[in-house]
Amino acid sequence: MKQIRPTESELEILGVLWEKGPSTVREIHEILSQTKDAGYTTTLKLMQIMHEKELLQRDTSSKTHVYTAAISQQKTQQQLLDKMIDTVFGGSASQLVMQALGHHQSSGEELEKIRQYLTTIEKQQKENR
Amino acid sequence: MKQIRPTESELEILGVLWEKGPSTVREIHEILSQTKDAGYTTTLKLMQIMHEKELLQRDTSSKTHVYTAAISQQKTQQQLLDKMIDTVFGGSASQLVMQALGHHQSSGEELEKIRQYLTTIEKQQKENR
DNA sequence: ATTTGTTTACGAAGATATTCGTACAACAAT
DNA sequence: ATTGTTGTACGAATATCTTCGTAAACAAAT
Repeated sequence: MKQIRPTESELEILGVLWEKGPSTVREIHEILSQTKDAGYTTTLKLMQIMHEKELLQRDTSSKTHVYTAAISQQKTQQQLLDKMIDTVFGGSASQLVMQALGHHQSSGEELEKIRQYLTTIEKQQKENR
Repeated sequence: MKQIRPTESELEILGVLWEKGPSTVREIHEILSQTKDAGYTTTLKLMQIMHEKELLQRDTSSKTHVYTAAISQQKTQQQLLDKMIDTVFGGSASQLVMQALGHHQSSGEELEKIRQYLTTIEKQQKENR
């Protein structure tokens, strides 16, 4: 499998694209500059490089180019999770799960969803025995 | 709170130290070289730098220095998780949890632990109402 | 047509991370 | 004492990431 390793800044840009869908450099930059402090051309350059690396696709049909994430959020999540579990959580996914649940406020609704999900997994495990 | 930002290589070293406890450069290097391809002095240099950054402590009383992680696994986990949830999972911890559970084989025992943990959290939420 | 504002392209500087060669110190075995 | 082994210190090369200045293309407004 092809290992993708977006940098920190690249992840921020991907995050916006995943949430808002296809966007221009300006739109991305507007959002990023709310929490971060970088010039417009910095964002532009980053996105151009990401396009070279094939992390982003772009539509150049009009003067103002429109960028799209070229890697899925799911796949990226999985890959980063795997690495994190491996190096930081000593290989234990459930360790990570508990740490995540402990610190972040999750609504009762969300907790219920997770509980159901656990049941599904357990059922699967029994079937595959 | 002081933000700690170990690099990728630094995390690998920390990972070993967390698991095995205080270790020499050679011991770390032996383990890392199983999965990675770097010279001994590279590992040494990295650990020296980490010591300067105060990511590691070291005991220089004998010729062969012994290194210890100076930041806790817990705290590091939390910090990396927070950032990851924020940028990659659109702020949803439970999204991360389900993704983690879905792909990693967790034993029934571990799943049971998580279930209990859910109960604990739900109880806490009720009390704090 | 000229000015003004917005955009891309490009190059290069600055910052940070990674890698390793070389020198030198400590020590053990001969 | 000499030799071989193992360790640390240090500097420098390389790679990678981040930042931004400047120029050129283009369109809209005057």
